[in-house]
Amino acid sequence: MFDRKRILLDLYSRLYEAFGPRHWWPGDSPFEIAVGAILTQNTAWRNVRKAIDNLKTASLLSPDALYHLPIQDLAAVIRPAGYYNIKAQRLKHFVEFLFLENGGDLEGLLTEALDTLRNKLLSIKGVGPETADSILLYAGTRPTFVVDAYTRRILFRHRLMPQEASYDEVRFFFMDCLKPDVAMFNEYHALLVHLGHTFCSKRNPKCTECPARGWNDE
DNA sequence: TGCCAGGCCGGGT
DNA sequence: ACCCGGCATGGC
Repeated sequence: MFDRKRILLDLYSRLYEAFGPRHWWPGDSPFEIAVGAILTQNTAWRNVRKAIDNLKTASLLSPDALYHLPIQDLAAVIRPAGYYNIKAQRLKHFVEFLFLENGGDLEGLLTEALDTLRNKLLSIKGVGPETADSILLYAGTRPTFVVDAYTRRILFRHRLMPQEASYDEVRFFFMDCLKPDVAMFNEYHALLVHLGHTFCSKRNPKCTECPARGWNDE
């Protein structure tokens, strides 16, 4: 019998025992976390780190500062994160949304009802489902599950989801099986990313030495 | 050297 | 409703 809930809890235990707490998300404030969520779209975190350091050094890591900064200047500062022209636009869209919606107050906004807030975030051009869920979970400590490329690859390799499953299908798979626990959702996603970085990467298609290996395989 | 990284959008079928 | 090209830097 295919007990999905038990399988997901078992995977979580294995990852936690293997890797320990990940202490996510790296960031000092909700706004920094939200900016990081946009900058890390299809981009290695080490490059995002450089861009965020540049913003901090220039005292630009606030809604007000980014709102008033010319977009060309913003693009230049975040250059190490890649896609810098697109991402400068997306950050502008995000802070314009913050002022339009709640006077530039992200933290206040993050206390609104989860589903309507998620839809509001998704309406921002440049904020898709993963970015929205990352902001909600890691900046807002709200109980939503973040799905990314690693999550899908790991679930596919362990035969838990088909490769072509949609974002919402994978998200629902987790949220339907697990209690809405912010700390656990936080840790679970971070552990999946760590597994994706180490043993379940594209460069290691056989998942050699994977701590979850032989667990739900044939 | 080429491939990959914590996506998303817009235009074409 | 899908499919695909574009976006760009830095590390291995």
